[in-house]
Amino acid sequence: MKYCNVIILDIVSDELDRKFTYRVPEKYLDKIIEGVLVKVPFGKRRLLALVVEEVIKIDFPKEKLKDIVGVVFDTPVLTNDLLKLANWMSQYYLCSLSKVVNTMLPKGVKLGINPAYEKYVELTDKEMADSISKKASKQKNVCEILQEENVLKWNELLQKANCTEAPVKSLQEKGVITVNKKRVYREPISYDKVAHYAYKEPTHAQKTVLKLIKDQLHSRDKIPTLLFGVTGSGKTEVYLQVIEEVLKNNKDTIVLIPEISLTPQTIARFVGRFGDKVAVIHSRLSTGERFDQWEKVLRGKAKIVVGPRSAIFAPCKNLGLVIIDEEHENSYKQGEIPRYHVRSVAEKRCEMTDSSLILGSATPSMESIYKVKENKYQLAELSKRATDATLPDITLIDMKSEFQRGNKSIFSKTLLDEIKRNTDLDKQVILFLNRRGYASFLLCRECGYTITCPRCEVTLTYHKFSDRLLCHYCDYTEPVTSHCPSCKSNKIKEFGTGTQKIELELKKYFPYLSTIRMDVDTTSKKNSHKELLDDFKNQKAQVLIGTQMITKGLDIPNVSLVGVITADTALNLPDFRAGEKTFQLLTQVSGRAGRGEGKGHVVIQSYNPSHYSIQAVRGENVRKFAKEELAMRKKLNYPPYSQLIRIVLRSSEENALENYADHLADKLEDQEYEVLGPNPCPILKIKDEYRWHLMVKVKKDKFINDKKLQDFLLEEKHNITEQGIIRISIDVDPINLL
DNA sequence: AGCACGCCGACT
DNA sequence: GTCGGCGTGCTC
Repeated sequence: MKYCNVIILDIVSDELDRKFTYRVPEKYLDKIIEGVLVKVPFGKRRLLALVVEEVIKIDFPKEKLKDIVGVVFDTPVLTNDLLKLANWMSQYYLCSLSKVVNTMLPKGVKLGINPAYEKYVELTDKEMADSISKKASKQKNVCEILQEENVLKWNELLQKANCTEAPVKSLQEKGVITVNKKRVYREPISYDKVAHYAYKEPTHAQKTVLKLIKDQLHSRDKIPTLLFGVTGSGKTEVYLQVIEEVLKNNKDTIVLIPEISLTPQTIARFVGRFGDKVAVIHSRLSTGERFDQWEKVLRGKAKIVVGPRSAIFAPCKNLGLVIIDEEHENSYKQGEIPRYHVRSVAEKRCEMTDSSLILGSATPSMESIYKVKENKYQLAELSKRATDATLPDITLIDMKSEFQRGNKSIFSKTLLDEIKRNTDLDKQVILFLNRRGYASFLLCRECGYTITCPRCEVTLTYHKFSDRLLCHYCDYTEPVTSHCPSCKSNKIKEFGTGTQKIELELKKYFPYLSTIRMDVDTTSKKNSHKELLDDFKNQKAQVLIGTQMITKGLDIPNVSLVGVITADTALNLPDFRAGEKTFQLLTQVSGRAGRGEGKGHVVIQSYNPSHYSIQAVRGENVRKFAKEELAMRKKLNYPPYSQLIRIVLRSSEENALENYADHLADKLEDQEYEVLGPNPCPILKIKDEYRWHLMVKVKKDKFINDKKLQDFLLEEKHNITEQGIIRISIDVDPINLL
């Protein structure tokens, strides 16, 4: 190619977030193709860029075009299908191609090739700093900040001082401060003698499922498989044996797992079966390690990639299979730009590369169940647990009548009895609390005042460990007070049921029981998650109290009782998926009971136990639940029967925000689009910014082809961003509606 | 983002 | 005048 478009990788700034055209010098004619990394002159600098396409018609003064000055890597860093996929994502999720490409490439691609440096600023000449004249106010300010912090990252300093880099550079020239570049070193990954994970002869059910999936592997018109299997039904062994088959055809596999399940045990199964053919990606890897894993795939040395959401972008040259385990997990949707859902992206990549797709879950998403109904997915079912363990008994407790009977405790009588009975038998108990949003907060019993975050207007959570109040949406924190800021009484005390509170309450009834608590506070340290679980597994405590994080992949045979303190919390969220989330969560939690010998028991406490989402948890009745849930979705025309585009508007100026939200909704309605809202977001304020949102509802799968709507939204975004008061973000197929 | 340009206030 | 701080505009 003679001329090509590139996107800049070094920087992500809105203004540079587009394509630039360069001339290809003669000597690179055979080297430069799509997906190649190059060096380009850009202003006075030389930057790393990615060649994305050939340009034939140039809409830029040809004589002003500059030459590409270097080719950085001996091979394209994005395979052909990935580049196509990037273009599709850019269109589908309405974001720039450079944002997509930047998420596709590991950070280390840039750093590994250009050694990794980070700029640090340090105050070195204190005397001179003090002698800076007052008129250089910005410099003075920068010095003051550095007096406090000593060493700061370059961009953090600019942010803190709220200045451009000019004053900092001046200080550097004067020798008041020094700027150090710190090399980021990468560490190799070790496959540390992972024990071989032996082939297991498939059960009858597994054989049936394997046949269905393998037929798809060799079929011409492939459709994805929804592998529906209850917890412990042996899905992993099915995955492993399908991968074996794919390997035989010399094709590559990508296995996607929610980050939280990427535990050493899970990894050990894949590495234990396939050894160094496996590349593993997880959040604990350093940039360098991540780069190494990525390169292993690019060079064809790894045939299997196991990783979270982002692993769907592994540069496999010969993709044959993608597996999405726990496909219903919300973490498969990226919360930032590009706001992609890995299920949709995987479907597209498989379609482009003629690969098979397996979606595994015990509680599939409504999206996937609906596709089975439409015959767009095939259903493969593993109904029985692979081991002989049977499904647990589930008791639903109505907390309203419990309260009416005079039980004001957070534990129902049944749950207390069960805790006693099970621990008396030397069995272990898990107590589950829905989310930390329901942890304790300070409430004045005199006047009802609660302490909220001054920036986000949400209730601050009380953390006993640090004895401070904490905001869960920003990093705001303040000390506890003994007197109510509103009425000055001393009746302001912690209230609510956090994991700590449950632990304390439990001690009142059973002072002799030892407990382990798992939540964000106790697991923030590296490895503490695993350590706590190991302790529990080794029966160092009889009761495990935890939030969400204990629901996944926990397999402890001695647990015979699971208690859910309040099932309602998720149900009450202002979200049309609340029922689905509640059902999935409760089913997952229930699956933790009775994984060894003997029947497990689950006690679910709820203020609304007749709700179908809670009722259907009995017997893990996914079909029953799906029937009711889909009927509701259809009636209200929610996904999967329609497609939503959520538009979030943020501003510190409430009036301007509300006016613009109304204006935008009107404009959309004028064009005959169905609009929900505008409304204030359920979380009205985050980090000093008010938030409003509105939802555009289109016919399912129609947004990608609705150029008119896409252009309108991009145009609006452009115009409103230029004014600088309101910020706008667009989320196609949103999961989070808060 | 980061580079240079150029305006403008302060000081020889 | 002229020096330096710091905002502004541009990058194929």
